[in-house]
Amino acid sequence: MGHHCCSKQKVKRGLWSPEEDEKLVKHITAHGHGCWSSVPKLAGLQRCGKSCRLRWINYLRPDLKRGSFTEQEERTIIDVHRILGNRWAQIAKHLPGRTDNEVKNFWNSVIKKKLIAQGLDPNTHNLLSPHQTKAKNNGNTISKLNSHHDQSGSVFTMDTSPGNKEIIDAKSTLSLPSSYINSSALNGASTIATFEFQNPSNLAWTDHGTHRFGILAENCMWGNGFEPCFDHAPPQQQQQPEKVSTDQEKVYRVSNHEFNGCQNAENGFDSSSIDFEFMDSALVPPGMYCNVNSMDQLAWDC
DNA sequence: AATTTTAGCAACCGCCCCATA
DNA sequence: CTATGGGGCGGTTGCTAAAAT
Repeated sequence: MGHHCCSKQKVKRGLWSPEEDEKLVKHITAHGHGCWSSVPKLAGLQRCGKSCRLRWINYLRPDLKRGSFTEQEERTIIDVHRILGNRWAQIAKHLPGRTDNEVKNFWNSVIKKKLIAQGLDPNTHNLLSPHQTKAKNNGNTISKLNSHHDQSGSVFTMDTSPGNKEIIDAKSTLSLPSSYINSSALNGASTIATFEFQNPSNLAWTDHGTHRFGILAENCMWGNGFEPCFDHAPPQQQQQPEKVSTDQEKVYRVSNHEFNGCQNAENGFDSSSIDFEFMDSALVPPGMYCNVNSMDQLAWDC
């Protein structure tokens, strides 16, 4: 029923007619949407504001891509989903011109089946086993990391081969795989590179200059003995990165200045992972490296 | 050709978060 | 402090077109 009591006969629901679409488009292009709840009245529509918003965002907006998903987009969805889970709106941000609803539908109707056909659990991206003991991961770093290690998928969109993982000794330097650096795959979208590490005591990274990139850390126990710190940067660049997320998500973005440094304050845990999220392929720094100072080993999943 | 089944997708529902009062 | 309402999100529904019988 209509949401609010007495507006019985006013509110239309269901599919939108071309006439309704036209009214909504005309109104929004002329006046913007402003407050959605007042849009239907102003646009002469017998709809609720939410319905108008949804129609605009998912279908009428001019910047939508439309058409079927490309291989590249599919790969990106799988990669990001592996890290973020069913956070469709977050995932859609990696796919310009696509909506969360579209991504969700594509996942449910296509990708899920493909993963299952490949013997992968679409929720965890791990191999399906007959005896799925898997209790839900209670936000515990270790179990997620371990599953990461045992069943890797590519986090780089160009490389779909099952994880060839390198274990790097302490005090070494990593470079991004050239397939990643040179790919045109990103094309304005962002992507995620994952660093996994065990027994970290001091991890530092830099982008070698002024390139812009961000960090996304999932299940990384930052704030619990491992906090990003940027005080190794030159003085004029010591500002803290903008924190753009909720506490549990730990997303930091740094724009246009060099930074480095990430130390764990105490001991506390023995493994974790950090994901670097590149916001724009044009700005992926070719010289980016990850410096491992005193860490037992570091696994690069690519 | 007619009917049933399935698949895909647009839209809805309820919940949550946040701003404002 | 609580109340209210808008916007955003994820899960789900239900309609339609395509595929199967």
